[in-house]
Amino acid sequence: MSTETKGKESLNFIEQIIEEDIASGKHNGTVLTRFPPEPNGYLHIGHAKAIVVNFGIAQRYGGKTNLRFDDTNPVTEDTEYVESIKRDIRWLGFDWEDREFFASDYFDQLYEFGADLIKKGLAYVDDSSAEQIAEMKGTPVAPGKESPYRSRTVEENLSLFEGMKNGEFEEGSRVLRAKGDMSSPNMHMRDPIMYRIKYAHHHRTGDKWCIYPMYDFAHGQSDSIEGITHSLCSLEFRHHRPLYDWFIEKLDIFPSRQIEFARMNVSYMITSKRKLLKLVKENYVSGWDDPRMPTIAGMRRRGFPPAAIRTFCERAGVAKRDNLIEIELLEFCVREELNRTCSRVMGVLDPLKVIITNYPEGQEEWLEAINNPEDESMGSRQIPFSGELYIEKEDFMENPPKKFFRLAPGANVRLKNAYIITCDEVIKDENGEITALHCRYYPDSKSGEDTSTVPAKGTLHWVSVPHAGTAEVRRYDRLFADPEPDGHEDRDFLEFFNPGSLEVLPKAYLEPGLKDARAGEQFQFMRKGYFCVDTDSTPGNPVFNQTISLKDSWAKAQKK
RNA sequence: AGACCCAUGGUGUAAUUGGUAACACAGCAGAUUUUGGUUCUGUCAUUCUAGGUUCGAGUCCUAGUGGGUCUACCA
Repeated sequence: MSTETKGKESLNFIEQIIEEDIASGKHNGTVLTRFPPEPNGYLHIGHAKAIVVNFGIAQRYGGKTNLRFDDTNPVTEDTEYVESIKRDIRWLGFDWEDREFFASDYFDQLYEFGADLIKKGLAYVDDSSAEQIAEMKGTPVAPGKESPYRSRTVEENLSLFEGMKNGEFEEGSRVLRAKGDMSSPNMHMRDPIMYRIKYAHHHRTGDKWCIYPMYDFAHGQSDSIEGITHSLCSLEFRHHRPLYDWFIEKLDIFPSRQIEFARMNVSYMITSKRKLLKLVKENYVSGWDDPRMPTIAGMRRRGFPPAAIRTFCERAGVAKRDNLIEIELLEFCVREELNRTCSRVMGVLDPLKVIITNYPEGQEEWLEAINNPEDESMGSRQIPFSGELYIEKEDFMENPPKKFFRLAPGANVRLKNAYIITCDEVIKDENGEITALHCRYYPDSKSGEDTSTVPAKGTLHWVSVPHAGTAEVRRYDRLFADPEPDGHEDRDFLEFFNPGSLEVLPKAYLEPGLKDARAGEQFQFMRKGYFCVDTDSTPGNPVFNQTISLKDSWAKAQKK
């Protein structure tokens, strides 16, 4: 991984804060951030951004990043997700070393914190129902009312809180609340709930607890316990910050600081957990790792390199305003990475047979092909040529438009790494469908030693019929037809589902070397795009995913 | 309705903290090319509006407008 030195030019606002802190000697110049996923779902592109920001910023300032699972709600969380989350973070290229924590590790400490606040007269047990509490809460424009249980004595609160812990009360019958300010314009300061009773099995603490802390009484305290210096989160937690600070101040513990930044939105993608789940549950996609999904697992299977995702998140930047990053930037980063790293190979997705009429019957020859013109060190390989080839159906037109410089009756083209050919005859079946092309080749036009002087404007990819291997190829388009599928109040996001987002080509023809390709391997199919071997591949039946097409300025020009 | 946050090209992020708008993507035009790929060049902005402070404002102040967030025993 490249260590991106930020230099002096252009710091984002978080980096500015950190540099000021370092300059002033705060925390002795230490930087410790954290990535705090809740283990109740799969990571997606939005999490990737949070990961890159948290790990990236710490790295930049010689700091570290903790991984902490925010597992304070046992009814929604599960260990199953812990493993997938860890795998995804590692795959993205980040390492939390031995700093793997769980908010549940702190349940004992958190309970003590709760008791401490009671003793300080800053927390009380409330017997009100959820409905009553909601009603007493007031609204943003109307102050709330204080609970009738607010004035209990410290002793009573302490014993009630202990009773809650010991399972003496029914679920939902009591909560522990902080004594905030029921008339605060900030709803989160109106006696926020710290603990609730839940008789639920926790994925780590089992049945030890029947009371669980709320986010506001777990997250900041966990940060503080770990000595997190900069707790980076998304904008919607802005209103929680006064509470975050209040608990730390009243508890008199390590002063972690919360800093909010805008989460990243990407056009044509959704990141709502609920909506993603719906796509899976209702079989719009094949699973959480469907290559069309914006999940890390999906992007991995699609063939997006982790480095490309990292660069993408970095280029998207960090700020406080709402944003919608164009998916084209992600695509650019993916192509940029793949262009550098992928071997070029030839594969014909939609075949049209070409017979070289003047090529000696039964002859074959092996031609040299450069693996990657961007990287000489990747070397070259030999590919077979014969008198019977496949070319791409779209590379031939019987009545071509003006600037078409592919194959047409009487036209010449260069076959990549091979010879120049001229199309002499179009063979059709009884329905008038083109079944083959009869072409002539120029023996002295061989790539690298061309003395023919035959003019050829275009270059086509091809595959030798007798040597070709076959594969299933899956091509993907955007999952949604709208740049902001969940941005319409009046339309459901599913209305924008793109039914053409998956196209399966059962039989594509590939150069023979691809027979041994292993799952995960990536290639550029010349003139088509980047492809990776899917995990659905079986011996002898490879499956390729199209990660992304090559830019196609000809196709673009045709649309106009 | 209240409180809080935000406002710079089509998109996103910058602007040495008050000194005359930069970078990337996208678009458009062109050059190179045995991938219509890559690469290269050129081109694309009344900094939301109106006032004010200042020699000087994208940066500061005031008002307005627009967008977002907040009223879960979720995180």
